[in-house]
Amino acid sequence: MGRPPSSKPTSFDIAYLAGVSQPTVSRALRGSKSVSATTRANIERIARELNYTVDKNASSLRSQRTHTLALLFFEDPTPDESMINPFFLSMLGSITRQCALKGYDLLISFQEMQNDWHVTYQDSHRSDGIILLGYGDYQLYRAKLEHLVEMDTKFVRWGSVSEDSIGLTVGSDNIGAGEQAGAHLVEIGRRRVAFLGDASDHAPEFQDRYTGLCRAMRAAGIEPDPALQADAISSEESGYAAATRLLAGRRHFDAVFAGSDLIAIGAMRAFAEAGLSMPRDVAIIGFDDIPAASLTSPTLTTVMQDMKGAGEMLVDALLRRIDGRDVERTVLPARLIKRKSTAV
Amino acid sequence: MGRPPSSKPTSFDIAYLAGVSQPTVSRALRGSKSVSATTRANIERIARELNYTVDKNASSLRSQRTHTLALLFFEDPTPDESMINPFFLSMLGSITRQCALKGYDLLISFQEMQNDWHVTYQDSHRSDGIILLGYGDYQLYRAKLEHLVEMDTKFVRWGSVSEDSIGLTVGSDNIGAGEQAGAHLVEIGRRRVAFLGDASDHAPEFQDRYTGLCRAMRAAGIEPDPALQADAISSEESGYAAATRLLAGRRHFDAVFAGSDLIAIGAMRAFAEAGLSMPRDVAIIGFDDIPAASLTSPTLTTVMQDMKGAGEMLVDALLRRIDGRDVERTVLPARLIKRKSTAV
DNA sequence: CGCCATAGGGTATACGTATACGCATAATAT
DNA sequence: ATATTATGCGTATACGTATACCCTATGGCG
Repeated sequence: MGRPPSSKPTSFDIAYLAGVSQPTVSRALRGSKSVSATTRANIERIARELNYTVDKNASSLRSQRTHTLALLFFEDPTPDESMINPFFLSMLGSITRQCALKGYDLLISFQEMQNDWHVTYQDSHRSDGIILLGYGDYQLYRAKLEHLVEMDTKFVRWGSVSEDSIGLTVGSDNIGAGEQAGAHLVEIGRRRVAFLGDASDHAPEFQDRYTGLCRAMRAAGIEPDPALQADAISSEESGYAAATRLLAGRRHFDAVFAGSDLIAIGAMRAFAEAGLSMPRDVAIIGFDDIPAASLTSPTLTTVMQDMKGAGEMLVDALLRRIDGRDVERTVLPARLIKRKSTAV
Repeated sequence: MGRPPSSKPTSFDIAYLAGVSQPTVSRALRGSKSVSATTRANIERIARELNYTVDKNASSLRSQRTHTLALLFFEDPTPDESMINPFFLSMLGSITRQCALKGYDLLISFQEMQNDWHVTYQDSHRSDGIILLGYGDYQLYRAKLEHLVEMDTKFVRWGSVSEDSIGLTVGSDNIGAGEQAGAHLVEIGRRRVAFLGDASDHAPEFQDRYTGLCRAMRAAGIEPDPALQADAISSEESGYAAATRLLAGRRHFDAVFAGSDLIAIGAMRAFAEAGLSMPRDVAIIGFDDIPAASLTSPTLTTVMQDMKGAGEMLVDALLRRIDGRDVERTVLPARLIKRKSTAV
């Protein structure tokens, strides 16, 4: 029963030194209760002395569990290679930390929409589950998600929770946040509020934010003007373009609610160039509270999402899903951060 | 020789259907030349039809190669959990893309300085090599790096290349960049240039930038005043604090070169509060060209590093190192981006 | 005092792939 | 025609762990 220790220690080496069999070492280190306290302590001591680590590949191969999650970013089809949406980057921090806390490794990848994620990450046993992040065209996304469900791939998605979600979704209370933004604008006396962002079912999150805005306005007795909505994806250029179109429309507006901070920043540039004063001529609210939001002039009122909670929820929900426990969709609160762009 | 196909296809299933042995399948799919073209084509076709993927764990276990790299961030000991240095985040993009290009997966983790990386990532066969990112106290770092070298852990590090580097280092030409910054400030007529950033050997990159600055000033016949250097780590708060100390020093200065954009942004806040006009009273240059640098008022002149090249070099150098080929240290060019904060 | 339950741990084996080795057959050389 | 070398592929096995199953000793119980 045994062979002498060699270079990189294996469970056999530990077993040899502890005078037990290899399976006992495995059991001891994995916390099985069918090993005596003294034996376990001895094994743990030896393992520590030898700097022994369980071989991840062997362990995963045998147990069919990788203890690894895959994080997939989907980017808007921007030709600019380097830019990542700062909002998702800030989520990265909490996701990695939560993974570490739960003893999971994290694989990360940027994906094109067309690739076969389940094949790459689940079938090849690279990860136990997938976290999907990214604003993108939801209608393009949709078929992929259905495929994932069909393949019984374990995944969570960050997005709009209120829609008829496919798979497991975690997201902010976009409607409620939109209401807060709308109420604030009404409160400071604005009645002609524009919305910058795609409000169709291609972008359910923006749609929800717009819905919240409209709801708040109607609650104040104001009927939102559909002509004051301009499509935009979440980028500065797109925000600039949308604001420019809005200005060209020559329809009066005194406030703007942007689907994201990037859009808001682009719009502010357009307004500044048009000689508009903010917030006097036009008040602005963004969404995401990216670091840049406190650097614009005027500083940008925006909606802060619970990033820490988001990362934790995404990871926890996915792990529960992997364990076969049932998981309900989760909505996280969002909070309006008032800055100079709405200070009258 | 064979057994009928089952649920998730293995190389045995492919072999059965192709009428060959399992090893032949392995050889065919890995591109061994000792398998005929027709056999290979047949095997590839069947594999595609069955959506077969090589099991990562089994493959790694047998070959002792994971085709995975680990990316470790080291953070300054900031109690603020969520903030990641935006500069390193922007490098993330090019690293992931380069990894994907080379057929490597990427594990990501935020690390505390004290943990045993080599044990976690190399000895447990999670990855073939490690990429280290992070400004941090180099002297604390040092012992760890030496340990890694001793353990023959494969790693690359982003940092100052000019110091007596431990292990394999890739970095920007910090001295050259500092010279560019200094020359530009001299050119616009500034003679009393302060430096914000730790200039000791605890922060070799900042030290190099300062060295470059001094070199440029001396080249213009100006002797830099050591009293105009104030320590700071790369954060906005630290920059604010350093600028405040500088002001309290009551020693005249007409320009500031900050070790990083975050420091510069913090300093600008301090100067604005002190009623100084920028760039009239004080010109400012940052480092990194983070997205926020074009949003400050005035917009920030800064040094842009070659992020795309950086990611590629880090990955390529590490892969060469893993393959046992010898690698020379690499210095990447950096370029001064002139904006309003130095426009006179 | 015999019986059974339980604790503790050993034996055997599976996970799916990659590679050393050997053995045919075919191609080439002598 | 025989020796020689490729070519193409099968056989056997190793990678290091986890788990199903089995066995022994001990103690409790009637």
